[in-house]
Amino acid sequence: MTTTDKRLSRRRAITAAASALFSERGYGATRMADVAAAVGLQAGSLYYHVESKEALLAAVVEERVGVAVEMLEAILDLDVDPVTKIRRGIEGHLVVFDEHADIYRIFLSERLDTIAPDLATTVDLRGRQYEDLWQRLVEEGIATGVLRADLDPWLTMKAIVGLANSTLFWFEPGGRLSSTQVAERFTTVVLDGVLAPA
Amino acid sequence: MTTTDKRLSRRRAITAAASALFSERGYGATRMADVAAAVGLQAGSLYYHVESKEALLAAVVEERVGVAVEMLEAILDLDVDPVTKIRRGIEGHLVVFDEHADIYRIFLSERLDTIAPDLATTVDLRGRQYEDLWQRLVEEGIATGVLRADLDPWLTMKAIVGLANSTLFWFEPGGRLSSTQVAERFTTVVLDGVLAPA
Amino acid sequence: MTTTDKRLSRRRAITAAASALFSERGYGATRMADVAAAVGLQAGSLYYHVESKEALLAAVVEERVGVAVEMLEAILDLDVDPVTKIRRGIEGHLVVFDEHADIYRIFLSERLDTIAPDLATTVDLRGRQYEDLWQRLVEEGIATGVLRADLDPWLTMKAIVGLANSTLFWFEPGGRLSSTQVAERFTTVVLDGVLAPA
Amino acid sequence: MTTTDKRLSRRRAITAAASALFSERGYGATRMADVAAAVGLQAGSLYYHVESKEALLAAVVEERVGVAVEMLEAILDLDVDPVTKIRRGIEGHLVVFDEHADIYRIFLSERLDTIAPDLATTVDLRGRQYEDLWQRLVEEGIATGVLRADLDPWLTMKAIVGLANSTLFWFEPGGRLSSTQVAERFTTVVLDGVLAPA
DNA sequence: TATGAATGAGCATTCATTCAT
DNA sequence: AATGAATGAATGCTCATTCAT
Repeated sequence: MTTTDKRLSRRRAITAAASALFSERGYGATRMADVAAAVGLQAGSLYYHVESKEALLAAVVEERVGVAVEMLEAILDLDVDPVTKIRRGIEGHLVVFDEHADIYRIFLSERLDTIAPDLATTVDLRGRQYEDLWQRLVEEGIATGVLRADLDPWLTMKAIVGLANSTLFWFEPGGRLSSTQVAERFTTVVLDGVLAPA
Repeated sequence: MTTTDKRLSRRRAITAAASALFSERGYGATRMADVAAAVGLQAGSLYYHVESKEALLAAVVEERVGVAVEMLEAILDLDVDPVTKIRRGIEGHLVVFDEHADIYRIFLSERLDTIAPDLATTVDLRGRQYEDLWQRLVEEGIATGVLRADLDPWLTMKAIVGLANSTLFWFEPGGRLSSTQVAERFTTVVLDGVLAPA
Repeated sequence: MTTTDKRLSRRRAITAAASALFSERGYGATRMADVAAAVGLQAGSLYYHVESKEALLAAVVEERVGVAVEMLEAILDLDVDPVTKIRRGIEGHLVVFDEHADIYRIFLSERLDTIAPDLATTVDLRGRQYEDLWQRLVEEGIATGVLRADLDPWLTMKAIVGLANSTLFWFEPGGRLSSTQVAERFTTVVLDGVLAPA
Repeated sequence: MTTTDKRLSRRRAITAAASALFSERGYGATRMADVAAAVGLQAGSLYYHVESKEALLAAVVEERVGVAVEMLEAILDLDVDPVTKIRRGIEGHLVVFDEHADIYRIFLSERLDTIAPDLATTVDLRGRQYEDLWQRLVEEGIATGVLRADLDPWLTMKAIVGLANSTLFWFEPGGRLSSTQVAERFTTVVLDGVLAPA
């Protein structure tokens, strides 16, 4: 392992620890000393790897901010019908959450604009990209006739994304249902509704 | 206006200001001086009306913690079919959010257990009560045959509540859609799904 | 009762309350609100009767600062032998303490010079007067030949006064021994010592 | 000097400074900034070495709380007659006061139970131990016949300890009399009394 | 006189950050 | 690279005191 590698792995350990702690306790309640302790360092030593607490948050965020967008872009590029894309999109959403719960919890819970306006802008941008993709998908569904014509595409997107996001508050990996199973059933609700067929 | 009235109105002004600030900036980022300034006082003067910052949060929270539960209880007591109750319940949820956005934003965003464990317990309890009511409603719907028999009542409840909660992150009063309109369309999604009828 | 009388009795009640509280909890730990509450008033109302907390302490102190000196002066003026005067002096000391424990506890425990230099000067002066009287008494005893000739008058005075003062830390009225009984036995120790006669 | 040594010496400097300041001005009147300044630090820096102001007081107190008891225990263990033990005990008392005046002044002047109940308990316990030792010594003297049989052991102990304690209020090292000289003469008063022999 | 309400100075404590070693 | 030590700004809270009513 080269010197650079060591440096990198140390840095990765730090952002990982920070990610977990920011997610668990919140950015404000996490002290640099906590992050340091989590990787076996003293608070001061952190500053050889990170410029500031804010920069640490930025590093954490930027590391993963694009995951969901990339996932959804890949699905939109598939050569399948819109309904399948929706199905896959919701599943992807929950899988991404499952794998990167820390970061997405930070996105949703932290008041980034108070902490670091620039970062908030970046995140907002990505969020909007993500929503745009979903909205496009809904519009495609409506255009193709597989989704109801009377749908408000934007609001429908908000419903789908909001529903998927809400799992962040309660989903526990290793519980009764896997993220895939939750995705499947939530997809059913969204696609077919809960009413018994007439 | 009696002396007591003055006192009360002052106190109400303070909790209102705190509610707004806690909601906007977060509990941690709100200084007592901010709250004081919002009602035209010095920081120290607040303590004539409130015992501590934590007590202020508690006051804010306890003032409204029961609203949603009471609303839903009233609806469950109505002599109407389950579907109507669901429709009314979602509408009620969004109206309550619209009227008490501050507090519910605090419930969802603030790590209450870090700040005040007792308060967190109270809020959790209310949250569970609320979810229990919704779950009962879903079960009633299934039992009556108006909702699909293959639904997982708990997960369905999570879907409904999660969908409704998600509006907290984007709904703006006075925007294109009223909370009632959003409720109506979200209800349609939940009940009928988004697929075009076959 | 005239208006002036009322005023005076109110003021006396306040100094009495302050005296007790300053003695019990200490000057620093006693809040004006405590004093006020003890006489059924609000903190602010105290300022119609007392200029400041410091002035209140001064009032408390000045009210009684001379008691011990006067007591001892009266004894010195008696036409009795020095030993009897010593006996009566110690008894008087303990009786004064018993009756005005509050104030003397303040004299002994409070760092008056930190709080109010002027007051400290007054109290010091009185203390020195008191010690001077005792020292004169000891000298009289030595001169008369009833006290040992090899005594250091000043140090002997310090011993007598110190011994008497020390009761302030433990004597409880209504206990096994009355202040007079304690005085009697302490006097015996001072006069005859504790050794068994040879 | 090792790192640990430096840390320790710094900590000792802090407790020493605190000891002096608490003793001089009183605990309440001493600000953490004062203690810090006394060792050339900023107030905040103190917290790298000490947990809190209260903990600082505890450190100061616990560092020395046992000195007097140990001194007296050592004397009681000597194979000498009770009178010599009393003589040595009083001398030891004054020497300990001379060397640790700060702490014993704190014990006597500070209302520890108001500040830190636990600490007060510890100190009380030690005080009672000390008094018990003295009382045992007096009882030994009475039993051996060297002290008068009519003495009340407890009260006699109170007299001896009270007399010795009283020096704390006036004794100044480097003055006309050394602590040993004061001890010697106080001992004479206690043992033989001040009356001229008949 | 008495009160309710407000003030403002003072203080302990926390924590991100710096820096000599 | 890492550490121990220190900094200093920030902030919640207390309390004597003031004053309009």
